[in-house]
Amino acid sequence: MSSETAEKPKIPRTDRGRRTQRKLLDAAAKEFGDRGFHEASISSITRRAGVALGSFYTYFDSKDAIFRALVVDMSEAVKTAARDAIGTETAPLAVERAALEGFLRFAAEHKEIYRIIDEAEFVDPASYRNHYETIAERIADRLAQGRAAGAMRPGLGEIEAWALMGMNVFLGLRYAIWARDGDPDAAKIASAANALLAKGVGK
Amino acid sequence: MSSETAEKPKIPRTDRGRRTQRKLLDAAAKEFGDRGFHEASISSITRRAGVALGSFYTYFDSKDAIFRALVVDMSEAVKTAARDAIGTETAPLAVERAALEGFLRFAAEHKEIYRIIDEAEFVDPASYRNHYETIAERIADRLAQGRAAGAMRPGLGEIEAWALMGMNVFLGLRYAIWARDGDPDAAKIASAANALLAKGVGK
DNA sequence: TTGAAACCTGAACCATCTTTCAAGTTTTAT
DNA sequence: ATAAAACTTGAAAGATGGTTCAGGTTTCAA
Repeated sequence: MSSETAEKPKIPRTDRGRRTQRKLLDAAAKEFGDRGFHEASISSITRRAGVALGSFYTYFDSKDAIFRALVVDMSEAVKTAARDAIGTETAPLAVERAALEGFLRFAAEHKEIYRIIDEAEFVDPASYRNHYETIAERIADRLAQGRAAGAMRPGLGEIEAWALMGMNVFLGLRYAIWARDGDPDAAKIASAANALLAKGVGK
Repeated sequence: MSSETAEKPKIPRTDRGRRTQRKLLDAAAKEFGDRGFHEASISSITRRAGVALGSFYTYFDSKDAIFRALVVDMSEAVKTAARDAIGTETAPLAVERAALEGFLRFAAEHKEIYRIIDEAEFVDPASYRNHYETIAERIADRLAQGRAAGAMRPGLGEIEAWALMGMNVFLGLRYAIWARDGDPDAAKIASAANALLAKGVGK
């Protein structure tokens, strides 16, 4: 809650300790994903982890602290997923298509991650902001590269990066998190978004 | 919390009652906007409203109930703002530009509304979903009109509507809610987004 | 082997609200 | 004018669940 959180490491010193801390982190991901931050309870987390209630405080200072740790972890995971999906693509538009398709698949497989990052807006605003600002910067870099490669027009900057990111996030919300029967698959969605990106809605 | 919320109207029968209910709603908008749903307290809401704690339950069944009432109100307000901003525009691309510019200005003036709707994802998921689905439908309708008017290409549908909505929402987050000194103004942002929409990023 | 450090345990503490309620006040309608 | 209905009040009941703690167990290093 407070901004001057001491943020003591609380690093386990033995293997047993590291195992327990990991069990808590994994259990917390499920618990927060299933019930959201405020509905989640420490006792339920420790129950899922198969650990006594008191042990929680050996590894985390508070409910907030474990949530923050989780957000950092998962923000990393999302970025890694996008990077991996890009793989060896080099053509600027193909890169964007691959990144979106990878993101959509990843979101569908990890709905809890999506939800936890979203809820960070309220529980840990600094991390939330940092998450999106970092991604926006990466996108802006890719746009600059696209321009340098002669595949994209000049004048693309932060505004376009945020627009593109928002597009991707909302397509993930609608087609990965809120997927319905009969929805187009990730490849189709990425194609449609890519066409929009390439030529807009004009004739 | 439960899905079968009785949802009793609790409509005031006198002027005094209507005044008090409105005071509570206004105070709640501020309180939820400032502190978020879970940090907010009923006693703080009644204190802001200048009303006794117990009076709250004359008008609302629970903390959840007043939040839900607020989300519905504000979802309406956002849509009205966009519609008003469109005004008399008729050219499809000009309509989108006006809608975004209006939304950006509205968001900057009403940061609490933005936050309350976002938090509905966790407190009142049904309303949250309904909010975005309704907006997406409107955008899809506008795209269809653009096509009919011959100003937009064929093949624009739900996917493009969600993409466009995501674009607008994230531009609002970055440039209205997280505005920084030196940021471009709403007109500039709407222009850049409109160019993206019109011709994409290609050369 | 042995002492210290690390780790584990779960009952109890405690702080924080939401919600209820019985009693008083104001408004409305007759 | 008067009684019923609507509204107001704030103390206290009730629930929840985060956090602490004193005592026990396991691991590590010498």
